[in-house]
Amino acid sequence: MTTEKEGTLHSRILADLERLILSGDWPPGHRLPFEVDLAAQYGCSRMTANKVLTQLARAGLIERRKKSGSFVAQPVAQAAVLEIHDIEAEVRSLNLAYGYRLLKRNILKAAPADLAWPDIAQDAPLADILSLHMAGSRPFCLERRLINLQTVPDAAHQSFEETPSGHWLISQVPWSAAEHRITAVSATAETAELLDVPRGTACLVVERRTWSPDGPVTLVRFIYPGDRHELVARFQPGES
Amino acid sequence: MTTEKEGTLHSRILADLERLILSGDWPPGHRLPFEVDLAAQYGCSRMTANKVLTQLARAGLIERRKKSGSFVAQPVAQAAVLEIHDIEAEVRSLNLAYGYRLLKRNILKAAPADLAWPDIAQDAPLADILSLHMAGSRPFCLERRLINLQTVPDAAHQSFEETPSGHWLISQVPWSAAEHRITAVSATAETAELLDVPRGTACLVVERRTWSPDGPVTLVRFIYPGDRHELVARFQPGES
DNA sequence: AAGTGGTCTAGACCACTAT
DNA sequence: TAGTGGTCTAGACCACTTC
Repeated sequence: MTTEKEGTLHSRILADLERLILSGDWPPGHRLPFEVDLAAQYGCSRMTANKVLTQLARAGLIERRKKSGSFVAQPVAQAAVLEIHDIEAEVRSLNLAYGYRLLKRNILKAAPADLAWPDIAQDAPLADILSLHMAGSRPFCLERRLINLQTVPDAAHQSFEETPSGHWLISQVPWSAAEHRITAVSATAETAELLDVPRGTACLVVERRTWSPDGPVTLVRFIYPGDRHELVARFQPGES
Repeated sequence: MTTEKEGTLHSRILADLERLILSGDWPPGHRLPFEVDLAAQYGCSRMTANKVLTQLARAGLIERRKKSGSFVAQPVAQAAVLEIHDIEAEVRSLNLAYGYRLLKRNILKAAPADLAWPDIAQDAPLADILSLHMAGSRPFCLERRLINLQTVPDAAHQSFEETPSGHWLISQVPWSAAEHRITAVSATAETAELLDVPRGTACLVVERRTWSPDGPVTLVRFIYPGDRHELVARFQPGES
């Protein structure tokens, strides 16, 4: 119970619980204290405890079940912004077979020249992974990923030959903040060859940076053939 | 006071107020009843009224000011998904002069062959507007817009020679739902000429469909040179 | 059947700010 | 300085769900 002195009571409780969840101390599936117990712990009324838990539930961090209690939810961070990026699920939703191929994997002692990552030091140790996601027999998406080994040291010992690094990462780093950058580029010769499209084809580039409470985690760049992909984001005001 | 019988008390009040705001009956800037008055109107406690107004504020539909009251907010629907699309603000934020040029404007009696709009009937009357947004002396973004004249009949009498249709629309249709589609294409000959880029340049295409409570409002397609534009979306779990 | 979350109340005190 | 939103309480009843 850290209970700093800033802010309102329920925002302090909220911050405490968020930290416990985001840090992984309370992993997905962990049961939170009941409302009455939480109220007793913090010496507040049940209404205040309820407000905190309701807010956590609305933010998607916990799931509440009557008679059972409140539980830390499974991480689905990026889905909330753009409903993409579980590439396997995306491919399968098109009724195509999903395939994964590791193309390259290096351990670097400094940031590569061709992919800037402003969040971390120039000499930070990194894993550098290039892989290809397939839909049926056709290339679907080219993935280039840097992983910060200071934040996720175990990544150095993973080969990523069978498991996409994204899947492995999400099991390691339970929750995170993310930022997406979306732009369009013409396929370079190398990209075109790997994606099996004509050189110069317009491609959609999605770059995502991810943070955990411990620091920057990963920078990943997805390149999709523009004619084979579309991002969709919906918005309804007032749904909160 | 519609006060249907479904759901909880505060969700009924919420639905009432949402309808008044989304329909435009309470336009942006309109002052809502004070918490005490709202509580009296619905015969509930102030806590319940507060919960409703707090929720509306968090959803961005209203803005609350101490001592003054609560006011319907300016519509900023699309900003909540991707922080773009007030192109003028975007250009000015780059410290460039903003310019606008109307290229074409037609009234159609049916959907055009080259731009599908699945939400509306094939023979719906439409305004079809092509315009160019400039940053300094260079083209910044090409805009092609269809407006549903059944939902927004006044658009038929607007020339859009001086005012971008987006600005005018937002003043007419107070709130809306939106859906974005983002993809990449190679510039066609016509697009390349208008944007002053080489033919075949990778371009970022953002297509937005907008609805009001009365029905589909507009379909707009923005085409940006890929090297001159980038979409950014941030996400922090737990911020609600 | 018991325990949990969901909701609501009537009242209170405080902080901020527009007047 | 008075009015408004922001927050909190102690208690209550209900509905649902698992035990």
